Amino acid sequence: MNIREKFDHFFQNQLNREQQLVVAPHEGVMLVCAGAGSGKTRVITSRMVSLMIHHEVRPHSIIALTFTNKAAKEMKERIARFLNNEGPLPYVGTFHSYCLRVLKSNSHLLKTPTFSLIDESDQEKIVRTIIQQKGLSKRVTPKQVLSAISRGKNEAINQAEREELWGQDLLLKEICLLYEQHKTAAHCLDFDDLLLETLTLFQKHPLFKKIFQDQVKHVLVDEYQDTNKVQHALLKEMTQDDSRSFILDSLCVVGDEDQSIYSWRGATVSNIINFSKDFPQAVAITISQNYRSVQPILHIANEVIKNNTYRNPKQLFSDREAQDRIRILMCASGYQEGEALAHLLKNARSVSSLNAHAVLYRSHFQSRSLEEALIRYGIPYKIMGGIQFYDRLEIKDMLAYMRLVMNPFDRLAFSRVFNTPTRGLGDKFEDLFYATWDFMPFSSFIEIGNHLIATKQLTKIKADNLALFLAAFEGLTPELKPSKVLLPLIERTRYYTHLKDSFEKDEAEAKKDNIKELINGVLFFEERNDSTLESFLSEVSLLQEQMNVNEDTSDYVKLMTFHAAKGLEFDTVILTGIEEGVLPSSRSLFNPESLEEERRLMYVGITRAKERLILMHAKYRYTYGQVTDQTASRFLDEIPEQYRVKDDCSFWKEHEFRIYFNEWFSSQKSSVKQTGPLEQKKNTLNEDFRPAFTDNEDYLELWQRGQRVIHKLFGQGIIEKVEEKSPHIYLTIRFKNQIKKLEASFVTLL
DNA sequence: TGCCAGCCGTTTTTT
DNA sequence: ACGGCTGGCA
Ligand SMILES: Nc1ncnc2c1ncn2[C@@H]1O[C@H](COP(=O)(O)OP(=O)(O)OP(=O)(O)O)[C@@H](O)[C@H]1O
Repeated sequence: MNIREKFDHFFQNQLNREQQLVVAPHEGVMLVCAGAGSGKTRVITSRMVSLMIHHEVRPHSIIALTFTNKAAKEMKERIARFLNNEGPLPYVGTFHSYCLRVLKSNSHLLKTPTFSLIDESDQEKIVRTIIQQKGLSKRVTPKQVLSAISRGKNEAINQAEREELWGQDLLLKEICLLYEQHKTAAHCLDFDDLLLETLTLFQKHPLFKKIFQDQVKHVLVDEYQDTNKVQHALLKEMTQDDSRSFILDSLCVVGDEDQSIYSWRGATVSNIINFSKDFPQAVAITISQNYRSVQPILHIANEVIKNNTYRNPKQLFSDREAQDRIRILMCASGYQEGEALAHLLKNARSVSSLNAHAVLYRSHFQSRSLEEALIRYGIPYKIMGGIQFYDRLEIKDMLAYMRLVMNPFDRLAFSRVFNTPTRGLGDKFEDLFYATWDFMPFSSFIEIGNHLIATKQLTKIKADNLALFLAAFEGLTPELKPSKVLLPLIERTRYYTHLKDSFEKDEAEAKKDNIKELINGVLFFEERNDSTLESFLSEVSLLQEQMNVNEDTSDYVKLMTFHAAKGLEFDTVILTGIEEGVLPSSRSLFNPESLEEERRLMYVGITRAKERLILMHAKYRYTYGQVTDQTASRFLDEIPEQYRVKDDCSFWKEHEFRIYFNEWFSSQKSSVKQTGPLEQKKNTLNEDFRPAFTDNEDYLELWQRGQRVIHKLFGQGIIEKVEEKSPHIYLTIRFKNQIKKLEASFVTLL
């Protein structure tokens, strides 16, 4: 089958009529508003492929915007698979990363053509400095200011709106202004600036806009319910001319108001609800079939979300019948919740892989007790999100050094490292340095440093140490490959020695390992052709998670927040801490709107599950180091009675848990779907070899989950998981006595 | 400038 | 409970 036939086959068999309506056309503005698991993301992916295959649209005329980098990565992999990994792909990324790219390639239009991207801690550092300088520490806290800045930049699209938002709080206004000045002086942009500066580019530079619109003809956006005002304005700029008429070939936006969970970050559902105001020609399409979850799970999700008032009711059905797929467990404590989780997974492991499971929680702190339990029971796990690789002290130090090479005006980076490793340079020195810098704003930190040394403004020791610090940068330029910058810097600053001196042995070792990981990441990055220092720093500043150097092939459970689970799906989902004050969070209890957002979180959590759902809550847990009694979440009561299968496991030990979970997991292993030849094949399989769960993944693949294969040594087995890392395909196969991961060529299909 | 003791806020969620 | 920040002291 060639690519086109393959796609046509997919189009006919794996997309329903509504999806086809959105995927097929070359032109038009389309808005897909549909519930969870209805195949919205599939629409986006297929539409891109359709544009390329059927309408011969060049990849670089298409851009797709996703909510997270991870979603972008998945989408790219999917498209690449459709296209047999041939040829260039369209741009797929987050709004932020797309904007960063635009800004970098149009840097001549910016106030500061080279800039560093600062994270929240850098932002806080600026704000603290301002508060200190102005002696305002008694009147405002950095937190307040940061939240005002963020609101101003997320909920308003221009200065006028911003001023209105801040109201008559002059102090706040002033600090925000100063914040902007500090940032510009350091040649830095924050996350929000990426969007705002790009917006400005469109508004102020007609030529730029024209070039953009000549090139980009098709825009697709996923998760539109969680975009903010700026993103909406940006989308309009990208797709409309000055008289606000749509002038690209197509725009396709998908979303689900019931899954809007980022209003705290400025996201507004009005973007999606009022979409047709700004795009009058938009054709609204809805999909009402859910392909992900079995009926009971979808049903309770629908019932729970019905309790929200600010929504358009919708019909969502699934034709995947099943019984007894939802269980609620009442645990004694947070500790025991961890125990229950560990027992559950221990038992689940004998019928399916850990990869098929996800554990969700409302906030990160809950992961701790769960994690400890998994460690006690030796269950491999991975915490997604949370304290990130690039947030680590030592990594930030290294990045700051690299930032200084790229952007020698980067005061934030300078502040971070001028005394790391310790060089006897402290606050006094910093004040002097910045005072000098303010007088000579066009000088780099090296020039300022040399100036201070030359004019003898420092004691001998300080001057010598400063000279040593500056010498570390000698010969390092932004044009070099990142490793050619990083390695000399580590060496010259004697950073490893510093780690040994300043930390306990284990901690120092761990930090050193992290830096080694960073080096690996850099080297991995350099395997690509456009690997400059600048592109490395850009990539890294938008990426939270560690770069995956070797494809992760092991079997582990994923732990993450409800937020981080958006857009994902798993066979079995375990929702933990379903308690008043946790979900809904204590901060939302007195505000009906926040409460509804919490309910949407619950909805998102439930609808991640394909086959099984476990909800857990505890009678007490430790909060702020104190025991607090907890009551079951109101959202549990919103689950229809007949599906509310509750058990009190407060007194259960290993034995009871085993009986309970064994019984549950062995009851009707898979839901039977009536569609497609593959499903039928699965059902004829020998019972022993039957995979625990069915799956409706990609039809296109030769290797399918659930297929029977034979291996010379291990005998017959069932494919549990297919992973592609071109040009190889790796199969996780359950053989009679073991699970193995093999390259596909080692086995033969039966 | 560097170190330590005690204090304070933390537990929403992320690009 | 605990980590990070502040302010006083060496
Ligand atoms: N027409 C279809 N036939 C069969 N399966 C489908 C179809 N469309 C989508 N699916 C499958 O349904 C599941 C959900 O699809 P997808 O992730 O695209 O939904 P979504 O609407 O983006 O969900 P959510 O909003 O919850 O993130 C996926 O496993 C996908 O492969």
